[in-house]
Amino acid sequence: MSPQRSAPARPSSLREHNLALVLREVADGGPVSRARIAAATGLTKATVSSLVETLLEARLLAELGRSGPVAVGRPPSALALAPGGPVGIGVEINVDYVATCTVDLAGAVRHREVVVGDLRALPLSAVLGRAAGAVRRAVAGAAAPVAGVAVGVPGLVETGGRLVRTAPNLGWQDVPLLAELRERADLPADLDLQLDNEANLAALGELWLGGHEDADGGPLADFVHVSGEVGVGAGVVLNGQLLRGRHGFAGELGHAPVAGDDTPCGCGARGCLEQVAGQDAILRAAGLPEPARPWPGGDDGPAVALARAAADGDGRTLGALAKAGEALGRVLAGALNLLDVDTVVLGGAYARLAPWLRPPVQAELETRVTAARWRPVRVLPGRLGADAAVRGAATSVVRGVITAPAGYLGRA
Amino acid sequence: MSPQRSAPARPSSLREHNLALVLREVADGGPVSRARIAAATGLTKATVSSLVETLLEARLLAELGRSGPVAVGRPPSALALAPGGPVGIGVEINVDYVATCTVDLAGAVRHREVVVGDLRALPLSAVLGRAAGAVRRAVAGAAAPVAGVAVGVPGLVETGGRLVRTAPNLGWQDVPLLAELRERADLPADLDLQLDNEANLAALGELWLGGHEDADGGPLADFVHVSGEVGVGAGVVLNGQLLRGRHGFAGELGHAPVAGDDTPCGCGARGCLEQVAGQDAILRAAGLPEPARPWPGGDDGPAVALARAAADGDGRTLGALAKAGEALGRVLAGALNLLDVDTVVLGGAYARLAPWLRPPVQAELETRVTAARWRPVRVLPGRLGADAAVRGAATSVVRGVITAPAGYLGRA
DNA sequence: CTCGCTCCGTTCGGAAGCCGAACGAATAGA
DNA sequence: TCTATTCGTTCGGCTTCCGAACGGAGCGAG
Repeated sequence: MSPQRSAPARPSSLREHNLALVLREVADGGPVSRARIAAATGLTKATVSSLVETLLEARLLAELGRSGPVAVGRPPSALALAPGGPVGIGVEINVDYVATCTVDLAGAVRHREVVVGDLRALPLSAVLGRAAGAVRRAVAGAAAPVAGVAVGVPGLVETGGRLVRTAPNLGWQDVPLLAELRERADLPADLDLQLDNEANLAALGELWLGGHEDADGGPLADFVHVSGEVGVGAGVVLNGQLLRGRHGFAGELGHAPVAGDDTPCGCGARGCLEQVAGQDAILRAAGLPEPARPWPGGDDGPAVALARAAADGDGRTLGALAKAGEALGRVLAGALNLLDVDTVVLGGAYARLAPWLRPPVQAELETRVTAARWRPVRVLPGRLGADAAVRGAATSVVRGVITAPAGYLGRA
Repeated sequence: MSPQRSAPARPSSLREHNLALVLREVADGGPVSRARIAAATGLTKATVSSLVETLLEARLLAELGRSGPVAVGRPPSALALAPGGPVGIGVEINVDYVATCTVDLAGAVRHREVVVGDLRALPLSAVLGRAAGAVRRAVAGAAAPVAGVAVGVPGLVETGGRLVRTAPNLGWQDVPLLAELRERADLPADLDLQLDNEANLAALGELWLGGHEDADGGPLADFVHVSGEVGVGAGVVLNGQLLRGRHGFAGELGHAPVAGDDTPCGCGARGCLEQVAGQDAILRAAGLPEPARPWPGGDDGPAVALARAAADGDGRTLGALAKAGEALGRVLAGALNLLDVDTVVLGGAYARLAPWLRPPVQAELETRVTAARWRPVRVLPGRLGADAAVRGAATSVVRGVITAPAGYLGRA
C-alpha cells in the first residue's frame, strides 16, 4: 500500500538507531555526560555506556574529562563530538567561482577556498578541471578522515543522481559531474560523493547553521528559503527536512507568473517572477550597469551595487526593489499557503537587499497568507550570505554521519 | 540538531516494525503464504511464522487454507486480512449532509449512510447532535471491533488537534468537535478519534482507493488533489504521504491571486482563484441559478447543473469553465513547480466537470511547468466522486492499524 | 581526617527478538 | 511406494536492551 518498501529490522538495526540517537543528543546539546544522555533519550545508563564506547572507538565522540566542580556527587565525564573525527567537504560550482569548504563534526569551518573566474567563458573540461583541483586540495588538506564530498551546482539535479540534468547559467546539459570529479581528482572509489542543487544546499545551510529561531523560540525548522542569484531559487524546509520532491526538482519558483508583467522569459512564457525579481532584472530596472564579471559569489556583485544605490536613495533602484519585493511577496504567499509555512528566509543576494525587499514582501504576505491571522508571517534575512551553499553542502556530509553513524562505521 | 526527537529503540520496537512489515505485505499483495512474505520482506521464515502467529491471535490476519493445487511441493496456506478484523469509521460533516462510512481492513465499504440537510440553517448543537447520531449508529451497526473514528470537516484543523479552528461554510469557530462527539455519541474513552480537513481526506481517499497509476505504471504516490466545493481545496500527496504542514493547514490554494481578475474575495484580497474557479463562481459566471439546497454531497448539486449545461453546449457555461480551468491551471502550475509533482487529480465537483476543465488545465500546465520537458504533466479525474472524503477518513483509520499494528494490539 | 551522601558509570544476569539450519509435513509425479 | 519439492515449525545461538546492584569520585559535616 505504501509505495516505499522498508527493510526488515534486525537486532543490529536497533543499535544503528540508538547510536544515531546518542550521537545526535551530543551534537544537539553540546558536551553531555552519559547519565544525561540516558535521561534525555530514555535509554538505560548501561545501554548508553555501551553505545558511547562504540562511538568513542569510531572516533566520533571524545571524552572531555571533567568540566567543572559544580555539583555534588561523582562528577560526570563530558562527551563531545570528536575534534579529530571525520570532516565533510562541500563544493560549490557557480557561474563566477568554485568554492570549497571543509567542516568538522560540529559544523565548524576548518578550511575554505574560493577560486574566482567567469566559468561561462571556459569549456566544460576546464571547469571540471578547476573543480577537481579544488576538491583535491581540500581532500589533501584535511587533517582528518573525509566522510564525503557534497557538490552543489546551480541547476537541476535528479534525486540521488550523479548527473546534472541542466545548468542553464553554466551552459551544462547532462553532465556526469560526480564521475568526472572522482576521476579527475583521483578520489578513492569508496569515498561518498553527493550532488545537489545549490539552492537546496543553501536552505540547508541556513537550517543548520543560520541559528534562526521559530516563532516559539525553538530552532527554526519550517521555512522557505529564497535566493536571488541569476534566477530565483527556493529551498523548502519542512519539519527540519528539505523537500526534494519526486525527482529532486522541488523549489522551482522563478517561473511563477506575476500579474502586470509581460516581459518574455527564457523559459518561453511571459511575466515570470524571474523577469521582475531576478538579480539581473532588478539591475536592469534600476538602470544600473552590470558589474564586471566575474564577481565572487555575490559578495561583490550586483547585489552590492544595488544596495549602494538604494542606500544613496536612488529613485529608480528603490522603485525596482519595491516592485521586485512585491512580486516576490505575492509568489511566496502562494507557497506559504500551500505548504503551511510561516517563515521566509531571504538568502543569497536577497539577504543583502533585505532592508529594501523585506517591507514589501512582508506586506504582501500579511494580506495574502490566509493563516496569517493565527500565526504571523515572518521574513528573515539569511545569515550565511554567499557561504550558505558551500557550508550547507559540507555540513550535509557530517549530518549524514551523525544521523546514520552505522553507515560511517561500516566504511571506516 | 533535528528538531524532532525520536524514541529509543528497544527489542520490542523491532517486533513492532516487523509486524507492520508483514501486515503491509499482506495488505498490498493480497493473499500470500508465509514463505512468500519471507522472501518479499527479507525476514526469515521462522520470524515470519512467529509474527504471523501474533497477527492471527490479534485477529488482524486470517488463514484462508490452501488456494489452488497449482505447483509442486507442499501447498502454501494463504494469509489474508481478517474479514472479522477491526473496521474504521469515517465521518464527513459538510454543508449539505453528514455522511458516515465503515470500511474493513481491506478498505472495502461495509456500511454507508448519508443524512442530507442544510446544516448552515441549524444551530451548532443540532449539527453536533446529527453527527453524533450518525456516529452512534455506525458504531452500533459495526459487527466488528471499531479501531477508530476519523472525522472530516470543511475547514482548518490543527495537526493532531481536537479543535476545528474555523469552518467558514458551516459558520464554525473553535469547535472542540471530537470532545463533543465523544460525549454526545457516548463513545468509550479509549476509542481513537481523529479530526482532519475534508480536502486532505479526499486526497488520501484517491491515494489509497482511487487506483491511479504513476507515469511508470506503479501506484500513484505523488500528486496534488484539487477539489472544487464551495471553495477550492487542495490535498498534497508526496511519496505516498499527505503533506500536512506544521499546523495542518497545508494545501490552501483558493486564495492564490489570479491575473486579470479583480473580484473582491471574502478573504479581503482581490482576484483570488476561488472567485474564478470556485463552484459558486463558475455557476455565477455561467449565469445559472444556484440549485436548491441542500444537495447531497455534490452528486446532485451545482456540478451536475453545470455539466448538463456544458454538455448542451451552452456558451456562457463553456466560457466560464474554460476560464476557470485556465486560472486553475496557472495556480496549479505554481504548485507543481514548487513541489516537483507531475500529476493533478481533479476531485470533488471538478471530477464531474473534468471533460471541460481538463483541456485548459493541461494546456496551462504544459506551458508553465518547468520540468514538463522531462516528464509530462498529467491531469486525472478523481474516481471516488463525492465519497472520497468519507472513504478516505474511514480508510485512514484502518491504514493506521496496518502501519502500526502494535498500537492496536496494545489497546485491544 | 574520616564518614556519609550523592551522583556517575560499569558489571552481570535475564528477557526479547532475529537468524540459520535442521526437521517434519504435504503434495505431485515417477 | 518412493522421491523431489516446497512449506512451515522447532531449536540453539547471537545480538541487543533492561533492571538492579555495585564500585568510584568528589563534597561537606562532624
